[in-house]
Amino acid sequence: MRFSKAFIPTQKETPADAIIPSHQLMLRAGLMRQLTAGVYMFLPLGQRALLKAMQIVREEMDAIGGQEFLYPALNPESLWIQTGRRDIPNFILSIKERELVLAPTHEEVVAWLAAMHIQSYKDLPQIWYQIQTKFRNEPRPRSGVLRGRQFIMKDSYTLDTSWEGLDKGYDLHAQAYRNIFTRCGLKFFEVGASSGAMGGTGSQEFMIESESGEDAVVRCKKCGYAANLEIATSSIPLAGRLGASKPTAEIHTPNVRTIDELASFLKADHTRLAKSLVYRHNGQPVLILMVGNDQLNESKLSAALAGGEIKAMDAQELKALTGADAGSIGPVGLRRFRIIADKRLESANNLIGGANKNDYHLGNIDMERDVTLDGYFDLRTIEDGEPCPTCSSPLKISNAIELGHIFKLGTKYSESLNVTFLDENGQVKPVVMGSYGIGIERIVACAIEQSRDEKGIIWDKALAPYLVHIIAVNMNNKDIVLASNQVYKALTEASLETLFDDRPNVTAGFKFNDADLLGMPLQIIVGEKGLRNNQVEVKIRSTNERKMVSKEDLVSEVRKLLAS
RNA sequence: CGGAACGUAGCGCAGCCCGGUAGCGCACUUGCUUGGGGUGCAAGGGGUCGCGGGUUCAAAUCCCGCCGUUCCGACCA
Repeated sequence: MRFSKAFIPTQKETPADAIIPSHQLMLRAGLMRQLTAGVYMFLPLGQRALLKAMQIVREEMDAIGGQEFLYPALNPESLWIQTGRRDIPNFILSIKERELVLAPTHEEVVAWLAAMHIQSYKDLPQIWYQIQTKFRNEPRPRSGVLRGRQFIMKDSYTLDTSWEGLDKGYDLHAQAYRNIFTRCGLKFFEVGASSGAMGGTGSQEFMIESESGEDAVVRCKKCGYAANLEIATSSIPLAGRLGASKPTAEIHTPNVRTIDELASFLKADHTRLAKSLVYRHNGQPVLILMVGNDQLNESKLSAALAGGEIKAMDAQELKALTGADAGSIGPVGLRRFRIIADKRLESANNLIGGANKNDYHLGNIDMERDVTLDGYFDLRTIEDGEPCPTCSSPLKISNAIELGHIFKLGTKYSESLNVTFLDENGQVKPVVMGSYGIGIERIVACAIEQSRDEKGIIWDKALAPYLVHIIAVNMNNKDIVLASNQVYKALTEASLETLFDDRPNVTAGFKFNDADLLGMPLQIIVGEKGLRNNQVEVKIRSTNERKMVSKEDLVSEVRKLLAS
């Protein structure tokens, strides 16, 4: 491609709305432009990178026996009502004029198709995938392409006769994903994850570590334990039983509101304090007991309550319901509340909690004796440095970007959409499904997050829009024009994707800076100095290494450098 | 959905407090210049000051409403 004829709107200045490096560089290098919040258009350079990512994904999906489909983005609303996902908050965007919705993912459509055509165990297993635009009603798009209202996703679905079959399809995907991200040049890791609104029994995420990430992940350096903070656990000690249980007693605690105030007022250890949090689950009041200052993890709470709508109760509502303020609520003698507790409180005694009476706390609470409990659940958010649940080494929490997510769905969708087959014995059984996603734009954005410098992008050759970037230093010099055109012709004929900066009246420095910003793996600088010896200069973007190469040897030298 | 900020030329911003000529840098056009790290000089083009209403002789500027965008939080398949 000749730069003089190309649409590559580079910008020297950083757009004010872009905060994270990949977003800034994708705009500055002319890869994309924002149309409206969470919606981007890809320009030719960006589109080339996306296509490369898609091609890698496609090859690896085909390699595990995947068959490529193209499902419709427009779906009948009724399909989503059937699975109960129409009303998930902030999920679906809909069409005003018809009873249609824009698909946020395609389990429903896949299940619909399978219900129609999968009849027998002989039709299974299947791996169906597509690369398609998804739409979601993101309340808050951000970080450029990392969280948009419209994005391209590779989504695949396995259909199996059994859970063992699902495990196989799941493992195939995990390996395919490792291949994909490795080929894209990404430094990634895997974590156990929450399956959230997708439902199902197990899931893993493929992440890259990044300050810009909106997920928090927990990892153990020593044993390799890795989990999303949403589900991560630690082997922090239980509160446990401390001596013999004493009779409960009210303690006057004037103006004590927070756990820290309570701890210092009573000179008590945090592990003896039972914090009460109040929520509504599907409208019903729930009291949640936590140790001291442990933070409630709402993902875990949602899992413990088996889904449904969860909302923290506000102070007014609480007062109306119990007659006490938030700092004084406790588990003993509280009516109309379902009570659950964090596992750390299991069988604990001699605890101090709210007395359901302002300015009073209740001492010597025994979980076994005094609390009518619906069960203990893991509900706390772990903190940096806590002991690993498997090897007790200190855990480390960091931010990460989710590139891919794989789910064992099971029969959730096949049951609600009646996807069944006849097994060897003529028995009707539900198809066992898995669902697997990769964000295509995220691959590109993560590649840039991981590989860049103060000058611009440093593309891996796997995703680079072009492999080679020729800079004709001075288009007023006939020798340079001639030589650079020869070089461009030779590389193009050798099927090496080449961008040729042939812009007249653009100074050398300007071209160098644009080339560094665009970040193609190799730059070939055609200038007077080299031509005197019939040579051109090859610069490796990633290392800034330069070498003079004769025009005759250039194609083979470029091939060699790209192969290494 | 809570909190905050911003909206003036393609981009980055000043002007607004204290009402009266719309400005700077980059980019763009033309000419000359330069030609190995965003050359220099000169002359130009480009704006319903987000939209609507109000106050006023007069509104980018003051007031009200709306819309949009971003950031923090909530949410996030």
